[in-house]
Amino acid sequence: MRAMSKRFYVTTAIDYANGQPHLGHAYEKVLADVIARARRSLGEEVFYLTGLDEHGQKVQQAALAEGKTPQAYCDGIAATWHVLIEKLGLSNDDFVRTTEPRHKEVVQAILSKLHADGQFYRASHKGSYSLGAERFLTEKERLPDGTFDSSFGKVIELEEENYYFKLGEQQDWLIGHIEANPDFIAPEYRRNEVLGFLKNDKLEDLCITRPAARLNWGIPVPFDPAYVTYVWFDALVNYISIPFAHGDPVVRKAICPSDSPTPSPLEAWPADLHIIGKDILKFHAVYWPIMLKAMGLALPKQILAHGWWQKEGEKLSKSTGNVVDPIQVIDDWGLDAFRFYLVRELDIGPDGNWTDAGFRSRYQSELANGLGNLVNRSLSMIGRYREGIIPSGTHQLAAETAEVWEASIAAYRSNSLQEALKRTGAYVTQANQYIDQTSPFKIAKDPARAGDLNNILYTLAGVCRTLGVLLWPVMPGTSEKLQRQLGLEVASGDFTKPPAPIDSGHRIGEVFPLFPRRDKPE
RNA sequence: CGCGGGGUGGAGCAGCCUGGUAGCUCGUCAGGCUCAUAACCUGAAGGUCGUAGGUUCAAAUCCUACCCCCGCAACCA
Repeated sequence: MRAMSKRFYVTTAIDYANGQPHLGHAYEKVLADVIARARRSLGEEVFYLTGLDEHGQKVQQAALAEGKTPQAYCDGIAATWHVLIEKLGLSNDDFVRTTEPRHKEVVQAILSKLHADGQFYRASHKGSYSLGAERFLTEKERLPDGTFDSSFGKVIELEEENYYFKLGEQQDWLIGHIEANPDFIAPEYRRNEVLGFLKNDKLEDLCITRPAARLNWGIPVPFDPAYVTYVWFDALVNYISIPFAHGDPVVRKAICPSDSPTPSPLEAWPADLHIIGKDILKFHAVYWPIMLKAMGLALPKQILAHGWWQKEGEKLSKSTGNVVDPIQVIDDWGLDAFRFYLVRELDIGPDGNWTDAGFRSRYQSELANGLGNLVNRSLSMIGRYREGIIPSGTHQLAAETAEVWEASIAAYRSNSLQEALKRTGAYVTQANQYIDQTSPFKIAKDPARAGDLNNILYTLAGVCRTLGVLLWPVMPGTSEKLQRQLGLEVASGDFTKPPAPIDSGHRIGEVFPLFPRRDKPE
């Protein structure tokens, strides 16, 4: 029996269930998937979690607008999301919906525990309340003349009681933690941003409820039926509610110490990586750690904030139709080309710009003319000159191969996914140069140089095999096709040891272009 | 003084933290090759690194001021 061990636990933010999936959703999930696959290749056991945040005002409204119950509405969104996950080829190990009993139970257990611990208090807040937006407006939203924008509808002065979580006066230890753990928030400039915020602003206590009278689509607060919990103690909790549901001993001990242990529990917490968009950094880097500390749980190892995509230099916007439909792109260009572009075009952190011309260009030059053509010409020559049988020989690019192997794996290990692809891209170029310099197609005409030709073909087969392994996290489908063309048994990536050389006498499979060229029509 | 991102050859970017020949991809032009998906390889042209000061032997890189662009109300990673 296999020994239990701590998984590499990676999460995405859970998406808010009030619209259709778009490029941003797909991007974050693909990043997490590539990292999850890279970690599996590195020999680690992984738990990859993504899901949906289904409570709240806007979901309730969206459901109402479609004449559905909120639950029925969410079920529809969830079905759409499952289609997306299928299309993206994600390898997630679970999918959380915050309306599931397994999540709600944990939320309520945490609320009860923290309430008993005296972490909450009840207080009243008085302010300008928008009947249209159904929320309190902030002073920043006030127009110069003191009124509010007409889009908020009627604004009234309202006083309301709610529960608050003691967040204030927690910033000192958090600053200390961030300073002591340089990798806690990545990239570094985001870390600086959070530190700046914590050092310059006083944290206010966090309002964690809404009166059920005005918002009933939420998880009831166990100690006061007049309230439902608001986003923080609902959405963020998914990161631990699902491990809890799988019996994670660390989480169970913190939340329900009296529970008896589960037979074969998932060991996930603390999370190794929360992948999020830059917009919700504060929630994850400030609120969430303080919540965890209050619960007696360790903090996640790293919060990685990615940037936002634009389309053709303009903001993505449903209202103006400036969108990228991931499913449409995948149907048109193939899944691996889509995944490749997302990872190759944009480093994790900065904002990026999706352009159709850029996508086409990368597809054509890097995938079709680069990788695809290299594999095709290599295997074609093995077919043409050696009847598809790998000859015996020596690997003449052994040094280059060892180098790209080490560098790519180091890049994957540090979540530098773009760097990993740059390395393999450079390796493709080296191999093309090698073919040009050694000219196997000339040597093939001279029977006396059969040995030289054998070495070249043997080398190229090795190069192709290495590429197949290194590209697996980003392009699992392409990796499979490549392995099949090499006549190998299809396997997922394995970074624990360099791929074995292909035995002489091995017969390659059927050769076909990995990425067909797509020249512009017209 | 609101916050953040950015201004580098035709296009898109890296380099800036840890000053010292300005690099990459695409495009253009010329040449080579013919195994391959009209693919591949080689070479060339093309840049006052937003502006003005300052520090320095030396600034794209550090400092100051200024100009310009894009996000930061809503759908939204």
